[in-house]
Order: sequence, then structure tokens, then C-alpha cells
Amino acid sequence: MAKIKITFPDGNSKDYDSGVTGLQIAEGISKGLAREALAVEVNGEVWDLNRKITADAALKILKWKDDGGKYAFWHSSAHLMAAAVESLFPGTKFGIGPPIEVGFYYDLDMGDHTLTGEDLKKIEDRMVELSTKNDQYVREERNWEDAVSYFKEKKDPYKLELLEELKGQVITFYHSGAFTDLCYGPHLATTAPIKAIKLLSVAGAYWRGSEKNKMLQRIYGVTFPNTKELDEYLFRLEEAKRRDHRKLGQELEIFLLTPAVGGGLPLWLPKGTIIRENLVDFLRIEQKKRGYDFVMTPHIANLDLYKTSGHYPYYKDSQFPPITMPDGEQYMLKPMNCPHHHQIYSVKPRSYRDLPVRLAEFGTVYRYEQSGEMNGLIRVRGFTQDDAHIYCAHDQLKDEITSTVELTQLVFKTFGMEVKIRLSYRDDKNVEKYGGDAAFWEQAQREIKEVADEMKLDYFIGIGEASFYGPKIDFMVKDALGRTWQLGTVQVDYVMPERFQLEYTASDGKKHRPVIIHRAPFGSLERFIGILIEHFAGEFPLWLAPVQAAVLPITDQYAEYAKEVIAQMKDAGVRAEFDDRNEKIGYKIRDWELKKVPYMLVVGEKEKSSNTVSVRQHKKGDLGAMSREAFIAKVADLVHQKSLTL
RNA sequence: GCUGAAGUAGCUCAGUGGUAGAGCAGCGGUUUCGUAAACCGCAGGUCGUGGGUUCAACUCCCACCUUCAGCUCCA
Repeated sequence: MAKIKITFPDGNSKDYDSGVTGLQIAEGISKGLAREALAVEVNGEVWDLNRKITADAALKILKWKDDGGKYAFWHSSAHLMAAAVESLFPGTKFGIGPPIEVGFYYDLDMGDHTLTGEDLKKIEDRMVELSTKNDQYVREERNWEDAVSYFKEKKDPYKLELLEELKGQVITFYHSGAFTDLCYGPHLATTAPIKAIKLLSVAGAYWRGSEKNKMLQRIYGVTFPNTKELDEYLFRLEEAKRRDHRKLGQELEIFLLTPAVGGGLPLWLPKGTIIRENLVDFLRIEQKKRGYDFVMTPHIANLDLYKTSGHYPYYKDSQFPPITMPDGEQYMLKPMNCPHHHQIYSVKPRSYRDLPVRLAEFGTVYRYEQSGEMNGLIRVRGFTQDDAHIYCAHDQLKDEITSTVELTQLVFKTFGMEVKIRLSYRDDKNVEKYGGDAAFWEQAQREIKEVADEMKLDYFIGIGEASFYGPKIDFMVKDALGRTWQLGTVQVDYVMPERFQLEYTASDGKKHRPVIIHRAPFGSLERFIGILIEHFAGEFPLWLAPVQAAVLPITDQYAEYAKEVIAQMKDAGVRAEFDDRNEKIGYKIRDWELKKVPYMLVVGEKEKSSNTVSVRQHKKGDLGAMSREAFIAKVADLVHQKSLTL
């Protein structure tokens, strides 16, 4: 028997008989490891535990804590679900059933049958039943013709369509129990580790993600090696719902969405407006420090402006339709601020000495999002960008990108938010979606990557995520339910300067085109605040808190003193409210705790006679008595620091 | 836009064909109280909208609107 050499992650290696499986290797190391093993990584590729290894390889045993292990676990769970569905609903056609970030799904064509909550429960129960049978996941290689005839017999058009693209290749099947699937794997050895199962939801999904195709039913599920982990996961899901900005936005009176105004058109309530104005002030100051000039532009513009920019043909469907005047003139609600700013750049001849010109505006724009797309403050039809356009000479470009990225990072650091950075490139297979020629794109993409590398940014690349006029550096954040959203963005644009014939006179006396950087650190104030509500779970840092302190007299005998306190607070710029309701102190405290107000100032006989306030901190409790001046100084200090803690 | 689910008081929710309910919030009163819910009372609804079936519809049927989950899209 031929020997092969297996190298482990710690660098040690050992010889095995050729054809040894990952499971056998794990068993050779320890029983415990074999029990926990879910899959193996062979030369960087995730394999089944039962697959024979026939050549020298670097090998890692994958357990639940490894992504590859989870991947195999959930992939196998998807098959288990499919097996359950097939046994309960014979004749179901199967689309695809992959693992996802958390859990898995399977797309199903069930003809006329629409899945109900009871169906889901039945499928779940059947999965539990099947999992206890410890069926093996068996990998089988077949030639292409065999595979086609198998699915022809099964009358599954989806698998046949998938096979069309694998023509001529060796096809792998996986069997588990009575269920057989076209699948590249990898899978668990048996169904045994799948102990805790929960089917979460059913939703429609287009076959292969295209609107033109039939819509299938997609079941989302999640499984775990034990019920404890499942319970923890379900608990976290509930926690996330408690943080949902739509719920908190209503409870804390931050914003209002009403059909009376229209979908995706939020109204800012007084408390929300305080948050928003503080954010705007923060960024206005930071931008002024960095040499930005503020401008203001109207909400509508002549349609021709967007024909010049090229936005109109590219994004016609996602804009509100033009307003047509009796004389035939047409206006657009502005979907972006750039064309307006380009006009301001062009107000006079520019010299290289003027550059960079940095024009900033908190500009409100309108986009016609599809009706199913609106989502609280996070996806809206009218929103305000913290927009700016930097017009610079080419040799200034990288410095300007660097400083805009630094500004964006400062923003997220101020809020203690973790962001992922994506370099958004164009999709070379789909060039008609983009403006400008290939050379511009190549150059711009190289430039942002150079900056990202020089700044040692931790980034990933998103093909096809560029805007139509240039590549971007995007800052992505997750919401409470784990959906990722783009917030800040920095974009390089060589296209608009051409279209708008933007120029400056260089030191050589000749006309040159500037390069434009489009950038928005928050992205949209609406989305940013939506994410911020979830990030802080409604417990805003003091500088943003709509109400910073509530003054609570013990009884109405101390109302006079309380009035004095509140007047002094307001005078010192503390956002304070007076709770003069005829209620017991415990009631008032509970109420202001639920409103997540950072401080409560309790005043009674003690405080009145010593000219102090008793400070109670949100979620922490009584801090004891403090002079009024000391409290004001404390608030001023925390606000000045933009402290994240009280 | 597509698929599915849901819409009852300001909020959270109960109500399966026979006169619309509760808790909280609000308002009035009593109480004057020391760190997460005092007590009594009052008021509050075109049951999303419109049509239909029925002696009778919150309840059954149809259409539309809105919201939610997902898909598609996303400057």
C-alpha cells in the first residue's frame, strides 16, 4: 500500500496509507477529536471526512468553531431539510440549497402548494426524526450523461439547468437516506451531529436570482450541534429585534413614517432632530477644519442637467418621474447633488492655485426605491447626504483620498462602530453599465487600491459594486438583524469632469481636467441615524442624547427648587426636562429609565437645604449628591469629549 | 416590482357570524411620598380602505392600500 505524507497545521507530519480518510486520521489522534470533527481542510479545500486522501497533503481537522466546519454542517442541514421536504411533499423540485452566514436555505418548487407555518413545523419535526437515523452522507462521482439522465427521470428542470453549465465535467452526487442531490459538497459524515434544528421563515426567491425567472419558495433554517447554542441564537435574534431602530425610533419619538406623507419619507420628531443637528454640527466643524466650503443647492433641477451628467439614462427607473411644465420644460427632483456642485465649480475660471476645491453640502436627494425596498430609516426615498465634491489636480488625488478616508474613519471611531471596508470595482463583463473608458477605470481602481494599501486598510474587493462613473471605497456596517448596509463612501471620478467640461489652468498655462472625489462619511443621515439607534440600542452618548437630564422633585413641595435647578441647567446648555407630575419618585425613575435618559436629578429636602442635586445615572443607579455646578461641569466635559460612556 | 405574512384605542395585544375588550400611556381627582409601576374615576375605535355574501360581518369572499420577512434593485 502506497504511503502518503500528511502535514498538520502545527507543522508536524505523519505518513498514512494512501486512501486514508480525514475521519480515520482524526480517530488516530484522539476519540474526542473524531467526535468533534465535522470536515477536513485538504490543501486549503474543505473535504468530507469520509473522502479518501490519495496524495501528500496539508490537513486541518475542522470543528464547529471553524468556518469550514460550520459550512459543511449547514450544507448538510440543507440536505437534511430537502430530504424531509421530499418525504413529506413528493414531487417537489429542488433549486439550490447552500449554507449562508448563519444557517442555510433551500429553494423549492412545490407547484401549487404554498408552504404554511404548520408545514414548516412538520418539516422541522421530520428533520429531527431523520437526523436520529444517523444516515451517512455518501459522495459519488458520476459522468455527466448519467447525471443528466438521473434528473431527467426525476423531472427536475432546475438541476438539469445547473448541469448544463457543468457539461463534460465529472459530476458529484451526495446521498443521504432516501435523498440524492447534485452537489459539490462537502458534507458531514452522518446526520448525527445535527441535534438542534429550527426552521425560521419561508420567502419567495427568484430562480437564479433573476426577476425574469420563476419565483421559488425558499425556506431559511438554522441548526446547531446542541440545543443550548440554538437557544442562545434565538435569544440573540430576540435581542436584535429589541434594538430595531423602527421600534426604538417610535418608542423614543425620534422619527415618524406615515402613509399620510408617503412611504420612505421620514418625518423628524423634535427628539430626533436634536440627534440629527448634533451630527450635522459635528461634521460641519470637522469639514471646515479640513478646508471644505459649504454651499447650498435647490431640490429640483432642469432635466437636461442629468442628461449631461449621464444619470438620467442610467438611473431613469429609480428616480421620481420628471415634472413637466406647461411650456414643456422638465424638472427632476434631484437624485444626487453632484451636478449642482459641478456648476458651482464652473462659476469662474479655476487656477491650479485654487485646487483642491472642496464643496460640501448636507444635500437632500430623492430616489424612487421599489416599494418592497423601503426599510425604516435605512432605505428611504428622500434622504440627506453629508455630501462633498473635491476637485483636485491629478497629483493631489491620492492625498485627498487619504484625508477623506481618515475623516470617514474618525467618524466611525467617534461612535465606536466597527466597519468593513470594500473596494468597489466595476464588473468587466458588464462594461455597458459604466461610463468612461477602460483606461480611466483601470487607473482609478489602481489608485484607490494604492491608497488602501498605503493606509494599511483591512479591505475586501467587491466586483460590480462601483458606481457608474467610478470605483469606490465603501464603509459597510451591519444592522441589528445582521443585514449589511453601506454608510460612508469615497469615490473617484474621471467621467463627470469630461461630461461637464470642467477645467483649471495649470502652471504651464494650459487647460487641464480636474479629478473629482465624491465622498460622504455618514453616507445618508437617515441611514446613519438608523444604524446609530441600533448600535447604541437607543442609549445615546451624552452629546447626542435628546434629553440629557430629567429633574425629578420628590414631591411638589420641592417644585420651586426643582424649577431653579432646571433653569440653571438650561442656562448652562444642558438639555433637561422637568418632571412635575404628581407621582411617586419610583414611578418617575422607572419612566425616565425606560426613556433611556442618561441622568436623573432627584431633588428633595436634603438637596434643597444643601443646594445640591442627587444624580442617578441610567442603568447604573444613584451616584449620590453633587453640587449643581459640579454636575454641569461633568456634563460639559462628557459632551466636549463626545464620550461614549457616562 | 415579485412571493408570503400581517393590519382592532397613542402603544402592546385579546376577540371564529349576534350591541367592540384589557393592560400601559393620556385626562380629572385623592395621596405629598427618597431611587424601576400608589389608589379611584373619565375619556379614547369608520376594527387599513372600498365592494360583495348574509336577517346580521372585526369575523366569510373579492379588489386596493400600508407594514413586515425575503427576492430583485441600489447613484
